[in-house]
Amino acid sequence: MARAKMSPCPAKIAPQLVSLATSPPPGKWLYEVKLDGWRMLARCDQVVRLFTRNGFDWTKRMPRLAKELATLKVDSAWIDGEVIVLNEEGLPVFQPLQSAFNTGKTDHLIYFGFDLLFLNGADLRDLPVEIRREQLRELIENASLEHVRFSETLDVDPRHLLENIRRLGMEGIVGKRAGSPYRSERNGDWIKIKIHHRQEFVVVGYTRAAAGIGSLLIGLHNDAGELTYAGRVKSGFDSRTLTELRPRLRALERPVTALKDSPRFTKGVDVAWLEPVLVCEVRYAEITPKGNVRHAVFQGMRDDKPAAGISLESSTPEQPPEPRKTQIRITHGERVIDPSTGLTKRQLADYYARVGDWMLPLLHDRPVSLVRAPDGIEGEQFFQRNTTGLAIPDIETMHRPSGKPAMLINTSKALMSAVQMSAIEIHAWNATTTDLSRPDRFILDLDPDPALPWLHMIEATHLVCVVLQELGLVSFLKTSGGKGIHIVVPLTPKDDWTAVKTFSQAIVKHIAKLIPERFSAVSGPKNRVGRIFIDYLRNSSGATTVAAYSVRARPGLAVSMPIWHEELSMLQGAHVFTIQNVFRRLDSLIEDPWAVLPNTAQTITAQMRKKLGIR
DNA sequence: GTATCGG
DNA sequence: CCGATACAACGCCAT
DNA sequence: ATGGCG
Ligand SMILES: [Mn+2]
Ligand SMILES: [Mn+2]
Repeated sequence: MARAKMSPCPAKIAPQLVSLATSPPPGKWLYEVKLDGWRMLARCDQVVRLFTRNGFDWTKRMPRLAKELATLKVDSAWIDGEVIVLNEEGLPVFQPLQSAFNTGKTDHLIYFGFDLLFLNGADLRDLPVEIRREQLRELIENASLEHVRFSETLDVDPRHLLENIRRLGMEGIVGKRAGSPYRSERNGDWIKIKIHHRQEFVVVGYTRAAAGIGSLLIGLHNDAGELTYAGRVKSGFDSRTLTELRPRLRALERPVTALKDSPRFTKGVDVAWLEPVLVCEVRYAEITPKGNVRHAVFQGMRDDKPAAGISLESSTPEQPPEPRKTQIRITHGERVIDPSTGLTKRQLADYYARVGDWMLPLLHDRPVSLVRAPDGIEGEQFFQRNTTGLAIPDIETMHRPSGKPAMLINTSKALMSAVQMSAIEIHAWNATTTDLSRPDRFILDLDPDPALPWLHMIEATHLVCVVLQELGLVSFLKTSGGKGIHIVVPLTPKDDWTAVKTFSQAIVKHIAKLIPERFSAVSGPKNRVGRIFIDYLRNSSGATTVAAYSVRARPGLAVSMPIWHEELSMLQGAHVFTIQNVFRRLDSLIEDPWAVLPNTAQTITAQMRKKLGIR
């Protein structure tokens, strides 16, 4: 067995990550309750520091926890755990955790430690997880702190694990492979097993019962686009839902099933088939090999979702293939394009060649415009949105609603061609060629009076994000590369440009009314003196906003950089990432701040509009 | 930065 | 052949 | 109708 090594406590440690599993794997595993909170690593030596899973220092946001941890009887230690909020029943709840950080009221947070990486100068990471956890348990139990607890190993028979957990009302479990060391990576030694899965299904029929509706029959589209049977949902309905649903289903009845594979029912079951247009959300325990849900519970109708796109959500999204890079000859590489720094066209080309892996997925099938500067950023610049005239190698053209030919940059070759053609900035649409009339995101572009202190921008961004969050919208952030911040809200394409712009404007009006001394909802420079104009006009058809990872054609060659919400408060400005320092950041990022943006399924709902008082 | 035109 | 020259957006909003 | 804006 490995012995602990004596070594100095590292300043930072990246967390070990969990893999998703569908059932308990063979072999010996230690199981704990899956805590639905925020991962947090604590370094305790002279002072206590709390770090998020992405390595940001959040000590200041949890002073109470830091203070308690400081009373641990250790010279030094690194603890891995999860910060959560418990409700009255002692169960973890996620929503109140978010609002705790938003309001700064974090004194009631509980820190559940589950691993000990260093103790008093000894590196425990090569020791078996059982040993590390035993030491942590002793440490925490001896201290008996009010808000710091140990995440106990579950004492249950693995064969009955899932049922037991389900009975306890937990959302899932985390397993650690017995004997495994601690590694700052995702290596399969840590797994999570979710008890419940949730996703949307197409309503393809129902069974009639005394109450009108006995159960819903649901289906999914397979890879070939065919609608296949996915089982019956018998529980989770309240009487109001049933009353509302009955006439809707009645109106959609059809004599034969729309399913490719019609299931057989035992005699006496009265089945009514439906046009496959309604979508409902269902929680379920598992999907059988035949593709039927088990323990399905109705969660509600999803009237905002079109039935056509509903298929099984994969637990392991497939990896995109390596982009093949074709070389484009860059001429005049020695030419200085930014006299303020001496940066050359070669350095710009190197940047775009290297950032392509991050940038190109976000540009895929999205019409773009270019800011070109043949004589450098101090020379004359022009904006190009069409491909009229000369072709740029590998840049595809496609016809937009107006009939004009728009440009697409889908490959590294196309990107490098643009650079050779003296492009510096790349701006993108808020829709893709899949449907150019339905935006797949909207952007709130925070434009400050240039004289405003940066702190105002941080506070403003945070406030807008809280408003979005309260509406139920997930947002993503990037620096503009100039003075402001861009807030990106991904959408499942549904509403048209007018509807999305009107909605984004309603958000801006709401905020400007809330805090008129900080925000303006009206464009024009004199409307934002001393304030921030939240520019919703980027959400018109044909409008573009500078793309993530685009360089800006201004002194310093700053880059528009995706950031985490959690690093906003420590950000020093919107221009701090430049082509000179950007890879120090990207290479050291544990995870892409926008990793889940493409998987974010959300639409503007009637409820959101109601909250904003429109339509 | 490139394509085309006229001297 | 080579140097000169043309060309590379456009819609929305405030006033 | 015009100018600013991105
Ligand atoms: Mn801006
Ligand atoms: Mn703007």
